Amino acid sequence: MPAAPDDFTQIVACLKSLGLTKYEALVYIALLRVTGATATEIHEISGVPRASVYPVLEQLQAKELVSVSQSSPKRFAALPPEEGIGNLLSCIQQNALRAQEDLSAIYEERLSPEREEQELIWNLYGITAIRKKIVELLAHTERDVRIIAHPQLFSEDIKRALNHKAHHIAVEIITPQWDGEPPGTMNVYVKKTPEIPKGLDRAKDMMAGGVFIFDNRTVMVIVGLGKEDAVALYSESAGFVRFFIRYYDLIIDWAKKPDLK
Amino acid sequence: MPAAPDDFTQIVACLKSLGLTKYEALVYIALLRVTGATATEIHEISGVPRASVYPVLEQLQAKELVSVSQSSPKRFAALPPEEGIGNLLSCIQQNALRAQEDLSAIYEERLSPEREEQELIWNLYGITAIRKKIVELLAHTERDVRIIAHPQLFSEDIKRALNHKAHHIAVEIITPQWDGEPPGTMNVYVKKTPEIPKGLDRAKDMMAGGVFIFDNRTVMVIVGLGKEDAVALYSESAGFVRFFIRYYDLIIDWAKKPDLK
DNA sequence: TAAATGTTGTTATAACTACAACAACAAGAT
DNA sequence: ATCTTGTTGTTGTAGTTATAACAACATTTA
Repeated sequence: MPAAPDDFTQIVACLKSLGLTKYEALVYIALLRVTGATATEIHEISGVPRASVYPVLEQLQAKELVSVSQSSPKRFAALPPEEGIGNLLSCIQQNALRAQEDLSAIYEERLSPEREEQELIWNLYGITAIRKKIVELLAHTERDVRIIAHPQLFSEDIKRALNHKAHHIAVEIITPQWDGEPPGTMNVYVKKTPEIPKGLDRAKDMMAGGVFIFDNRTVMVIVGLGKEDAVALYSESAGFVRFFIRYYDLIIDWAKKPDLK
Repeated sequence: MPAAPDDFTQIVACLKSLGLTKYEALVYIALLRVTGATATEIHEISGVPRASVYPVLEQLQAKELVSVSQSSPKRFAALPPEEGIGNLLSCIQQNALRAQEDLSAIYEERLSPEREEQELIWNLYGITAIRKKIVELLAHTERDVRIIAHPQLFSEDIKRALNHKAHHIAVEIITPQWDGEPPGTMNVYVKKTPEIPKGLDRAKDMMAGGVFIFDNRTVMVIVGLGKEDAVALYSESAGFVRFFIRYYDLIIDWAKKPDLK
């Protein structure tokens, strides 16, 4: 009687991303729970149809996750997960390395059709992708960076890049709160967000994300800081940049005024 | 005109193991070759059907591999491969870690049905799995190890384990050739393979792999050293063990004789 | 013989692949 | 202005492959 689903859905999902199928994952898990088993026992423990167990076990042998006995009926045993998973992962890592090398080569040699890509406004999804882009833009900045942003946005990576850059270029930051070490050579204006300048209704929304101005030339606007629903726009488009510089100037004036309260 | 297949099959295969589909890989590669492109241009560069390009680009955005412009027509650009691939890989690594933790927990708590698994003869496929098993068996050995094996079999891992163990237990090795540092505390008999004892026809075949005897209790026999077609048998079965101990004794007698040539 | 094992098929389902067709839109021509 | 023409983005519909699920049969073991 095929029993005990036991809910390994989480682990199965993880194993799938390592290239296993659902059945392969279930059988492997089942084998880890005992010291050894026949095909039929595996079927009972894992819930995988008995007839499907055989081909699946072949796959797992090929992937070096199980060993087989000579006996009749054959008995199967799982190799320790440290080795099994380690094996799978190192294969993938190897592939990733190869891909990265090959693709980086392609990326460096890429043709630049003489289009004015800089007039475009680009979208970026996902908070990690956004943070990485910020670090990248920061690395190419030559004169100054001006920032209005929610503190959540400043990952360790970004803070490190900022601290590093602050030695060479001007860094100006407006934020409702600054965590961590005192901002050495940077100008950081800490202003509570509740009442940003009058008349700018959408200003508060903006503050939920951030505005980054690099060299007065490239602007990145981030909206939404939820887990993965963050969106960023960035552009070198003149109009786009001008709009946000003006916006920034407005805020900085207000920020520089001494707190009246 | 969709052109230039350009044979990225290798890279595509690598990217597939990172969880991308063929189309996703092709589109990503295509985007890396230019600074930006419209859906139609991507179709032309990559050879992916134009209608398929749109959903594929959505997938890639979700995987944080490309960014999109606001313009009409939309333009797409690839994020640098170091970041893109790095992202994918770190996700997988995270999953692998979680899986390994969960599975190790299961593995430790596994039920031991009181069966005599030790009477079975087990098969193991793949040279890396075999080498790892050897290291594992070595770790649990308490008195002595006796080995007849082809030098190819001794990976760095195994040599290290042997050198380490040699301080506590007796290690005896017969091999036609010994590479690397002189075998400190181990007894190594180097004997050319060509004419092993008389009358044992299959002996030569055996020497193409190896025989490991752990504590006179567990025996592992390896046959075939090809890339991935290596097979090992191991067992604690009394008959199996006795057979190979007798075989070993035969060889060791011959090996200890001074070279007559 | 009966039960369990191992093998071989067939079917279903889902995902990926591939292509055809359509509406919306813009640019240019008459 | 209207009518082409071509492009873009969307939708739908098959073909293909891999996985999933089950049924049936031959073989072994007791």
